Amino acid sequence: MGRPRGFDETEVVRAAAALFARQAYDGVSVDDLVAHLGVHRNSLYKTFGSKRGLYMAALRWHVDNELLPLVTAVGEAPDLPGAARRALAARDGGSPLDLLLMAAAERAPVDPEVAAQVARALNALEETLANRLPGGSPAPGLAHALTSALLGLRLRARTSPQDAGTAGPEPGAAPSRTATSPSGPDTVPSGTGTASPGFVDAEQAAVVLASYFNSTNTDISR
Amino acid sequence: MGRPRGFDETEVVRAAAALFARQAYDGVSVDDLVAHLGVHRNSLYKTFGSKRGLYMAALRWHVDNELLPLVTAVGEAPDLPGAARRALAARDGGSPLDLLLMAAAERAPVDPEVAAQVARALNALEETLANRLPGGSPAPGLAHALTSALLGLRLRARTSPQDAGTAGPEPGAAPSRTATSPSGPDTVPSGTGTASPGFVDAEQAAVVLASYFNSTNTDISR
DNA sequence: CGGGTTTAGGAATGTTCAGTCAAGAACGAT
DNA sequence: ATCGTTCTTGACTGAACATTCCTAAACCCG
Repeated sequence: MGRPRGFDETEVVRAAAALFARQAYDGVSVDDLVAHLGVHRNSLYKTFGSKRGLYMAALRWHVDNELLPLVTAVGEAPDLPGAARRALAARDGGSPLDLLLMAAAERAPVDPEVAAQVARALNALEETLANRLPGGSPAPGLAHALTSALLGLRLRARTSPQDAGTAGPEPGAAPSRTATSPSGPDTVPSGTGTASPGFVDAEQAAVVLASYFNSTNTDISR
Repeated sequence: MGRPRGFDETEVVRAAAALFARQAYDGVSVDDLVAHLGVHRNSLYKTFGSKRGLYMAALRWHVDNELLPLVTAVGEAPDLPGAARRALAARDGGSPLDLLLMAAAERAPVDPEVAAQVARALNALEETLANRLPGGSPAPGLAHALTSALLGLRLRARTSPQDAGTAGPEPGAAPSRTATSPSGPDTVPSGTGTASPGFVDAEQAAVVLASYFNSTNTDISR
């Protein structure tokens, strides 16, 4: 009974997750959501209650349908470096870790429900990594450290200008504004890109790190 | 000539950095800054030009006067685990890494100048760690991975409810609102705290990880 | 003491934000 | 067909936001 939905709820949640992953919670306005999701304001509020409601739905969905499957794939990797590579795999300049990353940095400290979802995903990954470590469970903190390392590597990969994931080269084409240092309504200059002295790929760094703890010895140790 | 400043610019920058470290850029309003810094609106705008101007000043100051000295201290640690411990040391529930963390997650992807400062700090830390690794420079990605691991460990430490750094226990005393799931102006429930199955301290995990790469062998290897 | 200059203070600006309202449109059931 | 229910639509609301204006105060120099 009643008029049928004009949108696919799962599709909306997935698109919202993508937006929140790229721009964080505070970086996405309800207007942005309305514009990119093709759903009008009231439908969002009727369905999810609030911006935070949609965010939580997106986060939960992402943990259940992206992150936990990823963790499973990580657990089924042939060796630890392979597991690391799977964990950091990125398509279209985005990684499944991105939403988790932003949630952990921005929302978890002030929102216990977000913290719970973040913990759920991270603990699953940590447990899976612990099982792939040499001789059962060596030191209790090691899996924790490796999990955090993956997170940190993805964080650092996102740090470069634009978004630019692990994807191919993107020629520097910024919108280029004509703002001088102070004054003017809060804009951001365009140039000033800085590359690392010896550029290191996140995936490759993770593989190097993982190879030190591999039971199936993938020899990279000098 | 002219009326003298009623505030210490360095003090203001330091306080602003602390605020931005705890609540991120978008989480701090100019009103918040005015309230916590004891400086009035116009003085902030006269001195720093914009909210972003103040943020950049705070970030630069923090890199120069907190992070780079920390990197030096890390470089002078007796061994690699000691270096890791110094890097993650936290006082008053806050770490010098916090501002860097938030900058990297929230601002660096959309603000090249922020990205440059983040890169400056991270590259310094990475270089310092590389010099403490066994046999000169083993694999190029290892220092990169360890740097990212420290970042990720701090990120994860911040994830728990409240802010709570490495500081002592804080009984769960949240304001407790009476909001039900949807509706009501976008509030956040209070309960729902989730601890890790086997709780691991960030510092201790970093030490475990670092001990695997120590030249001065601090034996913790299973 | 009186110009010149710089800061302080408080009130205002226009914009953007999350969230709401009231009317209409599309369906199942009767 | 008509009723009740559910979804859609676009305009609307009040609060919060970053930024600016204007007037008064405090200082240095002559």
